[in-house]
Order: sequence, then structure tokens, then C-alpha cells
Amino acid sequence: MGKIPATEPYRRLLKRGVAEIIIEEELAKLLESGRKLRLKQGFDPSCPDIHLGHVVGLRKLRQFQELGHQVILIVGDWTAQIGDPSGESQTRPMLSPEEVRANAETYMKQFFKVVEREKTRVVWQSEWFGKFNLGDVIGLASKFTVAQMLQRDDFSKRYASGRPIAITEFLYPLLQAYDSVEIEADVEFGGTDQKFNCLVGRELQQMTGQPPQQVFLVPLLVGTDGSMKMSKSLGNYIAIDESPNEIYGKVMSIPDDLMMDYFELLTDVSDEELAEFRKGLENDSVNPMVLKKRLAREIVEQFHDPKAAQDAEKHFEKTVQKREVPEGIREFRSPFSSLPEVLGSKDTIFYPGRKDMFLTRLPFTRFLVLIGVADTRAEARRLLAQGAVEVNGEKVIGEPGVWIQDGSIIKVGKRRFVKIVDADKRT
RNA sequence: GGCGGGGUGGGUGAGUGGCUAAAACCAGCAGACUGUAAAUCUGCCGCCGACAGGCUUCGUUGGUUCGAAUCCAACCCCCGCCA
Repeated sequence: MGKIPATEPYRRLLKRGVAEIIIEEELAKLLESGRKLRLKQGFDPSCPDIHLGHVVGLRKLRQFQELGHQVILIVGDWTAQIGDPSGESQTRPMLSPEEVRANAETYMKQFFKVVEREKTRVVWQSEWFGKFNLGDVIGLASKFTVAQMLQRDDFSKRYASGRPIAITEFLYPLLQAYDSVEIEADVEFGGTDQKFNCLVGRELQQMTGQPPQQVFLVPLLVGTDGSMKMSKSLGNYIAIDESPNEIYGKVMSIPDDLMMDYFELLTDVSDEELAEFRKGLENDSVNPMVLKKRLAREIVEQFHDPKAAQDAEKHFEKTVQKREVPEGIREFRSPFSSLPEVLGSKDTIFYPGRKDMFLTRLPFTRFLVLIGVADTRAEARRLLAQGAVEVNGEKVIGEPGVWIQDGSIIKVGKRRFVKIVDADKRT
């Protein structure tokens, strides 16, 4: 690996989609030194799903790898037990070793969709913390003061407003910092909310005579709601192991304002092109939807493939834009002969002379619940009242019900479809 | 150990005896519109019931009352402050 000139890949690496680098000049020097750098990335095995918010940082790791550097992925099987102090969330229950192992595997499967496996070493915290005894813990804790801990924004705010801070939460940054010492990290990656923890790593490394790691912070991605950071607990996330249709659809549902951020942080679309996009949006010469579709395709491609992206787009156009019945909809399969029993015999009437066609009267709401399109009858009633239910393209207003036959398609709202199949007929 | 604050519908959070199935906001769902599942507007948003209406809910359990999320008692849980 040779010198890295101050040219395109280098500029891109350090400028695009970066929130802060501590200390940028030193990182630049490290890159120029030609040494293979050890890139630290931690992962909390209590929550194995990777979403686009994580991907922002993982893409950076990938870019470093492409320049020849090595990623060291730390499975945080000890810190996981403390719980993430940045959230208000309750302390998590301890996971069994099997659960941790399973989560780690799930995580890595997703992780290596973005990061190169061959240039990654996976290590477990328990490799070193497993040998820790109380003395070691006290020794580690004694290196820092409460005042230092309170520098952390999250801690100081909580302290000031009288909200609780668990002592173990102070341990979290310390353990994370020790990880850096243990693996002799050159660069630690994280979102901006990781700044404090990463800085503690620098301090601890210096105390132990190591050169302090550089800290590479990426912006927090705003979630699909358009206001909060993307996170699983807020439910505004797009996970990378979701289906192409889901990813595509969710991307299309982000507010327009978010589009350019996503382009910048999650795709390789060139800066020049992005500039054009911005201009087009500003003077209204381009339809935002066209750009958003491009974005959705770019993102789906990364986790699936170009074909899947195209299919997802077609699916979107068909179901959302043209409001047609999509392919491969869910089926509700049941022998029609058993329906009177389930729905009430008085109100289930078969068409004269036919066994595969019936009319449901009053219990149509019950029918909607039965086929899984509503959770309760009250909800079904509401949907009906709001004109959200169609059978074979005809709106159902309520009573007196509609004829349903083998193959009928029930549509609820814009995107819930169920095909009714008579199991008596198709054996 | 002492003092104080608090536990309300998916979330935040009002509500201190009837007008409260319970404000408001968020999320969610639906409709309209559209350039998309964006934005905006409108409606819905405990359960059962065709309707009328009924039932269950405000940490738990008892009690006071014609009537309680609201008052009393005990208990459980959470938090802060002072020791």
C-alpha cells in the first residue's frame, strides 16, 4: 500500500458524510504513513439489527478498507450488559451466552454486506474482560473522576435535571475505552453521540503509553419520520435485512427534505451529480419523486441487487402510483363449507346452487378480522365506515355485505390485499 | 435513617368527586388531494354491539360515597434531596 495522495478517494473519505474527525491532521498523517491502520468498530449484541443509521459509519469503514486498512470488530458482550447510556431505556436484561452468540452471528451476517470480511478481524470483549477481576475494575475506574464523566452531555443534563444515572453507566465509557487499549486502535468510528466514549479511549490509551486513537465521527442519520435520529426503539428505521419492496417503500416515504442527506450519506452518487440534484430541486425543474426513486434504487441495490431494485420499483409503481393489485399477495385459504360455522350460519348465505360463492351480512367485520385484515371488529367497523374496504374493486359500504367467491380480492386501505381461496375447491 | 416527588390509554403528558373512555401532542389508521407511502387538509384512533346501548381501563388490594383516575387505608414499584 503506497502513499495516499490528496486526491479524490482521500478527499471523499475525509470530507463527505463526516461530522467530525479528531484530530484530522493526525489522521491524515497516519494515512500518509502507509501503515495499515487498525480501525475499531464496536457492536452491542443486545440489538443485532443493522439499519441505515449504522450503515453511514460502516460505509466509511469500507472506504478505509479499500485503501488497505483493517477493521477490528469488537463484540461488546460485556458492555451490552450495561446498556446504552445515551438512551433513556431501561437496563437491559442480561443475555445468555447463547443469545449473545446468536445475535453476534445475525449481526455479522448483515455487517459483512457492507464491510469486507477478509479485511476484518472479529474479537470479543470477553477475551479480555473475562479475565478481569474486581481489582482490575477498580483500577480502571480510579483513573477517571466524576467530573470527567459529567462532561458528557447526556450525563450532565440528566444530573442537572435530577434524573437517575446508574453507576454502571459510568463503566460503559471506561470499558469501551479499554477496548481501544486492548486492540491498540488507531481510529475509532462512531456516530456523533459516541464522541465522549471515544475521547475517553484516547485518554486511557495515553495513560497506558499508547498513541491515542483518532476519532472518526459520522452524522446521525435522521429516521423515516424526518425528525428524530434513526433508531430501532423509535421505530423510524429501515433495516438492511428487510425485503427490497420494504426498503424501497420506506425510502420513498421519507420526507423530501431528507433526500439529499440520504444521497450523501448512503450512496456513491458523485458530488457533482448531487449538486445538480440540489439545483434542480431548488428551481423546481426536477420532480422530487424522480430523485427519490433513484435514491430508493441505489439503496436497495446495496443490500440486494440491481434486479431486485428494479423489481421493487415496479412493485412500487404498480401498487402505490397506479394503485393496482400487486402480484403475490397474501392468500386466505379456508374451506368455504366451514364458514357458516365460523361467521354465523344465519348471516352466511351461499349463492343459490353454488358452494364457492357466499354473502356475508352482519358479520362482515368478523370476516375482516378472520382474514387478518383488522385486529378487532371495532377496527374493522371503522375501516368500513371510512370507505377503506374494497372487494374486487368495489367499495363496500357496510350492509348488506357483498358476495365473496373463490378468488375474490379484498383490499383494505392502499396497501393491504388478501386473496380469498376456497380450500374445498382446490384440494 | 429522614424528607419530598411520582406510577393515567402504544409513547409523552393533562386531569384532584359527577359534564371524563378520560385534554393536548406524537405515533398509528383511513379519506381527499398530490409529485410518492413526501407535504397539506379532514376524519378515526379501548372492547363488544347493525343501531340503541353495554362492558372494561388511570400501579395493586380494600374502603368512603348515590357516584372515584380523582377522597381514605394498606401494600408494591420508581425517582430526587438531606443524612
